[in-house]
This record gives sequence, C-alpha cells and structure tokens, in this order.
Amino acid sequence: MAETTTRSRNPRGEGGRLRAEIVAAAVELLDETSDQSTITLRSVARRVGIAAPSIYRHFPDQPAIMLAVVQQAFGELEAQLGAALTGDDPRERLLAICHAYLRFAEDHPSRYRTMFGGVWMPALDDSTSITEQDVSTLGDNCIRLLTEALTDCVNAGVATSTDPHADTVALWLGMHGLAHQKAVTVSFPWPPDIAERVITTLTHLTDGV
Amino acid sequence: MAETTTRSRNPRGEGGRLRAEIVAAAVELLDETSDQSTITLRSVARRVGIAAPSIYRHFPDQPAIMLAVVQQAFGELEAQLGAALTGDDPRERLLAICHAYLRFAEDHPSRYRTMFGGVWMPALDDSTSITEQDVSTLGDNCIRLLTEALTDCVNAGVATSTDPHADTVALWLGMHGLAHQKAVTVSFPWPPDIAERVITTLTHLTDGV
DNA sequence: TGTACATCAGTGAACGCGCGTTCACTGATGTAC
DNA sequence: TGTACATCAGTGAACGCGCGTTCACTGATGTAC
Repeated sequence: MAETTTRSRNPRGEGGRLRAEIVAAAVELLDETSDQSTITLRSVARRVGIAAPSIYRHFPDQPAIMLAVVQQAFGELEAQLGAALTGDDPRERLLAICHAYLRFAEDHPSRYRTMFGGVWMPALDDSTSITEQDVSTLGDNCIRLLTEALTDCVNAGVATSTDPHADTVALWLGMHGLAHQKAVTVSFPWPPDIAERVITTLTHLTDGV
Repeated sequence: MAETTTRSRNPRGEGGRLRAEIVAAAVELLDETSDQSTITLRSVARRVGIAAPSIYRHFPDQPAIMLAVVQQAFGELEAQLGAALTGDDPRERLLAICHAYLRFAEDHPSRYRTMFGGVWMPALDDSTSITEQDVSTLGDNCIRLLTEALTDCVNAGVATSTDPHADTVALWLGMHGLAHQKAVTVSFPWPPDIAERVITTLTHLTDGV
C-alpha cells in the first residue's frame, strides 16, 4: 500500500512524464474502488507518491484530472473497437465491433460508468477549467466506427436499415443500456442470451449466410 | 433561500412527518442541482429548516436518506407506468407504457440518473445501514409491468416475441440507454425519431392494424 | 381538578477528518560566458 | 575548464471549508395518580 521505493525526480525536459503517471494512478484508483468519489486530488497524489501540490504543475484543477482520465478511456475504447474490425465480411465486422464494445464495458466497469455517468462533470459554467466542448466531442469517433460498420452491411445487402445513422444510434443505445446496467448493478437476473438478443434485434441484419 | 417562517414542532404522535419532509427536501435538491454530491445530510437539513442532528431521529445515517429518495422515485415511476395502462388495445397499452417510461426520465433527469446511476450506493459491505436486498429489488415492479404489457401483445397476436421476458429486458435496455443518455448529456445530436425507432424495433410489434 | 413525571421532537456546540488550493521554498541540472 | 546563474520538478506547511456524527441538553405535551 505505502510507497516503499523513493521517487527519483524526472530529468530536465521530462517533467511531462509525471502527467501520465498521474492519469494512470487515477485510472488505477477508479478500477479498484468502483466509487469515483474516492478519486480525489490528494488520493491520486498519494498513489503516485508525490506531494499534493505537485499535481498543479500538470493540471489546472481537480476536474481536469478526471477529464484526462475520461479522454484516455475513450481513446482506449476507440482503439479496441478499431482493433476488432478484422476480416472482410461486413456482417462479421459489425458483430465484432458490437462485442468489442460490450467487452470493454465488462472489462472496465468503473471506467465505463465514469465515461458515461456524467457524474464526474463539474458545474461546467462554474469555476472549472473544463469546457462543454471538451465533453461533447468525447464519443464521436466511437459512434463513427459503429456507423461505418453498419453502413457497410447495408451496402453489402446484409442489413435492412434505411437510415444507417439513426439505426446506429439506436443500436448504440441498446448496447449502452446493457453495458451501463451491467457496470452498475451487483447482480441482475440477466437472460442468458441478452447481449445477442439486443445486438441482433438492433443491427437489422438479415438472416442470410 | 433562507427559511423565513419558523418551523413549529410536530405534535406528539406525528414526529414521523419530518421523515417525509426530509425525503421531499432531498428530492428538491436533487432536481435543482443535477449534481447529487451536493445532497449531503447537512444540505438536506438546511433545506428542511432543521438542525443537522435532527435527521438522526429518522434515518440511521446519510446513505439511508438517499435510499429513501430512490425508493420513493421508483414508487413514482411505477405509479406513472401503471397510470399509463389505459384502454384495451394491447398494442396501445405497450406503446403507452414505453412512452410513460421515457417521459418520467425526461421529466426528472436527476432523479433518473440517481435511480440507475448506482453512484449513490455506498460500499454496501462497509459501515452502512443499506443492504444489498434494499438495492436489488428496486426496479422489479416496473419490469413486471413492462413484461405484462408485452406478453399481452404476444397473446393477442400483435407481437412476435417467442420469449417475452427476455425481450422485455432487451426492450427495457434500449429505453434505459436512451433515457439515461438523455438524462446525462447536455446536448446530443439525436435523430428526431430516436425514441420511436428504439421502441418499435425492440417491441417486435407486427405492422398490422 | 391539580400536579408530578415520563415521553418525545428537536437543538447547539463540538469533534476530527479529508478535501482543494495557496504560498514561499529547495535543490538538482543544464547553460552562458 | 571553471563558475555564476537561470530553469525547472517537486516539496512542506498552512489555510478555510463543509462534511458526518456524538453528546448532553431543552422545553413542550400528554399521562398517571
């Protein structure tokens, strides 16, 4: 628990390293505690092994740390969605990206809850360094990947959507509902095939193959 | 803002009234601030116009207030779902209950977020008066109403589900995803017909009529 | 009818705590001359 | 090559604050005799 090894200070040009360490520590705390109110500026500093004021060299205030955590998490999610897009069959690509989405949420429930819970957000118009722009563009790339996958299916004739963008949003909403509820509840009487059921209904994939 | 009228103490047998006042004040604060971390034992006491320790006559600890708020909110949701079930046409009853669900979330975004956000929950196994039982049974009656509405459609031959319970969960997940995201985000580029799209896809209603 | 007393709703002061943030600082390291 | 100096990463002590909770209490109201 307590840091035994003494931190050696970063060399001259590399002070920025600490920034990454701070974000990593915050993510660690988030994954461990599942209660984001325990991620405070001071608890993060303790985890990194630095004095609390040292954080101000790298973040203007406490909410900025949370924003960095969420931004990194969205980057990770996007990378995992992209990595799932292998092969040429558009149907399989669509199913793969859907499952990758759900897997991310299941692997990192606390992170997922924080990303979409909105609770980490401060007043926004108050005294904070975070702007609405910072927040509203967060998931855009992920939605875009989903839309492309569904559109490819429509173009290949294996999905019947007449409005791929709107249907992508609907598909995402179903997956988000499932992912979020799984991330939040301790136990829930899930039907065994619930993920497949949500996905196959909302993707509008034809039965063909 | 400051309470001008002086509280007169409740008569002998009616001390329990204050309990309802406390919960109502907490709900007020929740609806106003949209940030549930501002609902503290002390802020609730201030809103009611009592001294902070007075709360301990009615709640064992701070999380118990939040549990009472959430329990009352689920009761309200259930009542509104029930009230939406008018008429005899099973298709219309199903659509009505779905829209009532979404309307509740849209009318009370902070309450909805708190009900399903799970963030108000304390450690559960820690030093708190709340048990897992308290939490896990919360939404049961609402799901039950939905299941009945969908099952009636299947029995009437206007929905094609072969597993009404599992399909109800899927339907709820889609609505929950939409309701939650609307409750959380400031702005989002929603397709204009997104609610209809989610509902009609997941209800498996036939096109008939 | 009068009075002593138990009950009960709510209070005021105080506690220890962890928080975010500020301030002036330390001391190592690279750079200019 | 030596030395003065600017830069930079990080520190330690302190601040004021609101929090949840405790404790002994006050004073009105109903009840027993």
